[in-house]
Amino acid sequence: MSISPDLDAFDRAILALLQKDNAMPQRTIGEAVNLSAPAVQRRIKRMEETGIIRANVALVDPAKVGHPITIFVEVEVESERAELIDAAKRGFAAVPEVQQCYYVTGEADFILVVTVATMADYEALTRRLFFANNNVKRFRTFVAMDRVKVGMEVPVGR
Amino acid sequence: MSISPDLDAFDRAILALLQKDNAMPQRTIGEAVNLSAPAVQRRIKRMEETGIIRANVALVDPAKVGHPITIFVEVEVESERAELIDAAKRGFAAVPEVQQCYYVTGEADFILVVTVATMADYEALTRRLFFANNNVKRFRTFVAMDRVKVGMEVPVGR
DNA sequence: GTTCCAAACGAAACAAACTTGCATTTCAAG
DNA sequence: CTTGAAATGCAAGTTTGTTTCGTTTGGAAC
Repeated sequence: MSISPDLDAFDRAILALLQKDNAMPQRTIGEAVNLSAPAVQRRIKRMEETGIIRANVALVDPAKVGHPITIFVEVEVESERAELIDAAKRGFAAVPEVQQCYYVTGEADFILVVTVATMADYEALTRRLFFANNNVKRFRTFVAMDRVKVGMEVPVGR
Repeated sequence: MSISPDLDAFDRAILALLQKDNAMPQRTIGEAVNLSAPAVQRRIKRMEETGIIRANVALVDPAKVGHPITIFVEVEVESERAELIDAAKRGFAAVPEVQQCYYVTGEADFILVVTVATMADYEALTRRLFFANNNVKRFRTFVAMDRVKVGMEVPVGR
């Protein structure tokens, strides 16, 4: 990846705020971190250009848009041949219900975070994604009873 | 939670856009969904008030702010007594490095997503969080080699 | 079918926020 | 002490967000 010019205390303070609320006016941010609004704006722009800020998005409550069920899936594959792994990555990533997908070490090869409306939908998904895939050896399902903490926030403290 | 007035096609279209980029001007959104800017603005405000939109945040690249390692942890507890579970939830949620925490059914009780700078940091974290906690029976670690798909996006299509 | 009401809409005026230009400051290197 | 690159703050200019207001739409009651 591109080199990341190291962040100073201002950048980190700004990032900490933006990760909680990126609708906050730059003037307000400026007051919070002791900088003028244009200075804040230039720093944000730079961090967006360098990819430190990957995106600006709205977080929606899954339950309120008809996806009350969150499920973790550990997937174990038959073969770890590179092209098969890549195919699996692309296949998982292409599914909207697969919110997150990680290729991991340990007793599983992939871990997926899935969001669905009903268990019937999940069952249908497993059929499409796992049973219909020769390279999937087995998978284990964990249904979330409580989403204790969710988000994508990364600590930036010093 | 509060009842969610069902969303129409406009709301869903707006949500789909905002989940990808909430910095997009309301005028542009309006053109995309065939609505005036004020109409878009009113719908967004309503969805924020009803909690459909939980937050507006910036997504930062963990690697570029010094947290190149993402780890999944399955935690199994000794006792599932309600107050102990609640204590565990609060304990995990309070840790900045614990980016996500779910209370789940299945062969584990909790699944955590952890982000750290080094494996030494993770080792220190396990000591604080698991070994020092009498109620943690065992835990299993999965280190992410590839963050194939990340985010909090929820499908809103119809 | 008509009336009525509530909800949502768009156009335009208005307010707030973002963005740019520019002179100044800062700070490290020479 | 001087210099130059980088960052800053102020103020003007531009874009975007927000409110107002009159109109339209879609039902429900009659």
